[in-house]
Amino acid sequence: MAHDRLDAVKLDGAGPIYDQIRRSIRDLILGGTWPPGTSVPPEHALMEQLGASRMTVHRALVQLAREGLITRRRRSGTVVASPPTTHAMLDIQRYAYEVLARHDGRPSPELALRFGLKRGEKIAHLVTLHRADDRPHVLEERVIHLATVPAAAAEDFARTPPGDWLLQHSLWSQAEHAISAVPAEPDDAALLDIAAGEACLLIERRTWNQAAPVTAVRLLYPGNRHRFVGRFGPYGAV
Amino acid sequence: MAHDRLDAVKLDGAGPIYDQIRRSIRDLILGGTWPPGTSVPPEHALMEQLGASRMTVHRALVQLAREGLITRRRRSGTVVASPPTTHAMLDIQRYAYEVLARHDGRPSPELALRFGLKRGEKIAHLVTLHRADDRPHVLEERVIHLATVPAAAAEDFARTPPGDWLLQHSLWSQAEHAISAVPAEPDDAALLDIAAGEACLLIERRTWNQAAPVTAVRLLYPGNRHRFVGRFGPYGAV
DNA sequence: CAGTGGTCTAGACCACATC
DNA sequence: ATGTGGTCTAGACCACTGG
Repeated sequence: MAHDRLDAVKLDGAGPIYDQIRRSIRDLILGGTWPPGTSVPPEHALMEQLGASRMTVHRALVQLAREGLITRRRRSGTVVASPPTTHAMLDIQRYAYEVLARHDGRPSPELALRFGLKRGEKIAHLVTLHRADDRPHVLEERVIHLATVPAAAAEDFARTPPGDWLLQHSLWSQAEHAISAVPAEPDDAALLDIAAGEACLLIERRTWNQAAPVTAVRLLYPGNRHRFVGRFGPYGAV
Repeated sequence: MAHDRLDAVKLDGAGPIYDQIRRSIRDLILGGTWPPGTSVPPEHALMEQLGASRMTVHRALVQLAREGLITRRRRSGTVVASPPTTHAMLDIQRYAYEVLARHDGRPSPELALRFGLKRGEKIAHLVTLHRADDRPHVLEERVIHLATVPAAAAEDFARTPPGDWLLQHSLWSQAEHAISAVPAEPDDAALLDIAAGEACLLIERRTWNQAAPVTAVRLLYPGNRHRFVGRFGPYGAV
């Protein structure tokens, strides 16, 4: 009920009040206490609960909205946002994917090296191939940290690709991306239906929730069929 | 003098007051009226000049600081920020570069196609090679729009690479990046000292100031020697 | 010390969307 | 009609830091 949600927001005395409010609500969202769609108490309620002025509460909520964690509308109020839709499959007519390999357990030394894992850690290791319009689209090799996402152990990913599934069933607060160009290894080339050594775009992404590692993935896009486009303002900012 | 700078900030009646102030100052910076290092009038002066409350002025300045256009420090005040340093040459011991080709004038049809230029437009077309630690580092092909940056016609780029020069001598408000992996063309491969067909990372960037095109560049990084790393928060935001 | 920005309050009016 | 967020004011106190 709403009273529970109001009580859940707390000040910890560290730093400015607006930032204490922002962090408190952010943690409730990233910690899963407030899943997407949960309605956030209105400003006047938070104001009374916390003994802060409305401008201060407003400031915290505006910042959370700018970070994409909540969406706000007049009259209908503030709700926890849903993660963004994963695929921009605008041009794709047919989409299919299959799990090529899966192994759960402790990582082998070379796997640990490739994904920066600790030795004893329990992980799920998946290799999946995504097809679009009947052509290989991307080869995905992924590690899921089972200590952070235990539910992944019971999921076979037969219907939902691991990336989509993780968006639904886990939370993340930070990610690191690396982009490079690599020649296709013979095995990978065969799967992607290209010549060995052909130029591929490799995107490596690692995500964490707070300090806990969630997943690490290597996405290999064949040839120069793919372009990734971004728009920016001056000095790299929006 | 300070009085001039204060008079230059104006309200246009469109939208919230804080946004009018923000856009007015932003335009003074991006238009070159306030070059980097210019001191921005303090909040109380803007407040009196514009008849706005301090919170409203503050809000505009905070947003400009978040966008990286100004830097603010207590006591010493607010100044227009300098563009970020161009190279992260932390690991690079020796850096060198040379201009391989240059041609000014109207673009050929295929050049117009490659860089998305209009036919009659006057441009400078440059090919330069950058070396780091005595190895080819990146091959740069660039077009500079002389209508937007006329001073580029008189610059030979013998000492300063065009990217650095443009940061000093032009302004931009928006950029579009595209990243892809491509095999090296034979000519490019020879210049980069790699085998033809080897995987290269291609970064294409086009920049504008307001609506005017400034420059377009294709940066070809050899092999998989390079990685581009970025960190992000949830949902792509900071 | 004094000037600057950083934060905060207790109000107020308005715009907007749903009820 | 009413509840919600969006904006704005006129003050206030504080933190920091350069003269």
